[in-house]
Amino acid sequence: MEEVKEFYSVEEKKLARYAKALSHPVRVYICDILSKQACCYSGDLAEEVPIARSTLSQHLKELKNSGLVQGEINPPKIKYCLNKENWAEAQELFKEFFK
Amino acid sequence: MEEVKEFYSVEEKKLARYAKALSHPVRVYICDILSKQACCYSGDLAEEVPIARSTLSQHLKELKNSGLVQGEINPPKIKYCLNKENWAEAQELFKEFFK
DNA sequence: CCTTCGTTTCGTAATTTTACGAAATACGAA
DNA sequence: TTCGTATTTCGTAAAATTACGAAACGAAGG
Repeated sequence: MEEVKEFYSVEEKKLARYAKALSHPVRVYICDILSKQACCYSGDLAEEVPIARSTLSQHLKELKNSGLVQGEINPPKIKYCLNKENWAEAQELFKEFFK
Repeated sequence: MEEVKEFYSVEEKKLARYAKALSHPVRVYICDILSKQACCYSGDLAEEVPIARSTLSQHLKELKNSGLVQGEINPPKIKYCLNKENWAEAQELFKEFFK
């Protein structure tokens, strides 16, 4: 009868997803930058961060998948910015969680 | 000369560690319970949560390693509680991070 | 001492994450 | 069109995570 019944709440799953996106220092670092200054390019990050560009690209992809970050194509560069809506959602989820 | 220089800040690494601890729904769920009611036993959780006891034990271990949760031995049971100090630290880190 | 209870550790397997360099892609400029 | 720049995708490998059941453990009770 497939009566598995969704065990975790939507909020718990969302929080876990956002937490997962922030579970690596380089991704926290990227978000730190994006939350302080408006946006930045993958290449700008690559010059700063001590990892290969392809690896950086993977981390950016994960941040995009989580919803926290979005990329705007601005050829030949790609500008990354916070997704403000989801950022606010994550902020609220963590705030509620910790109180 | 090993001049690798620690790239990420202490805060970034700490936040990533706490985020990692919260990157699985069952661990978020456990913290939710512990933050609402004082403490609880592994067995109490095991009855609720749809995973094997050994797996639950692993998740509790991870939460302990992250510092968010502590276990008090109270034979033959083990009482798990939030570690209030680290919980407050995590709360502050996320608060700063999101603002 | 032997058993039971609550819990963790061990052994193992499947999956995911993290990382890199090479190759591919997309666009603008020469 | 060919070249150079910016970036991602592919192929791959190593390590970590997640999960389970079986076995081990420590304390209390018979």
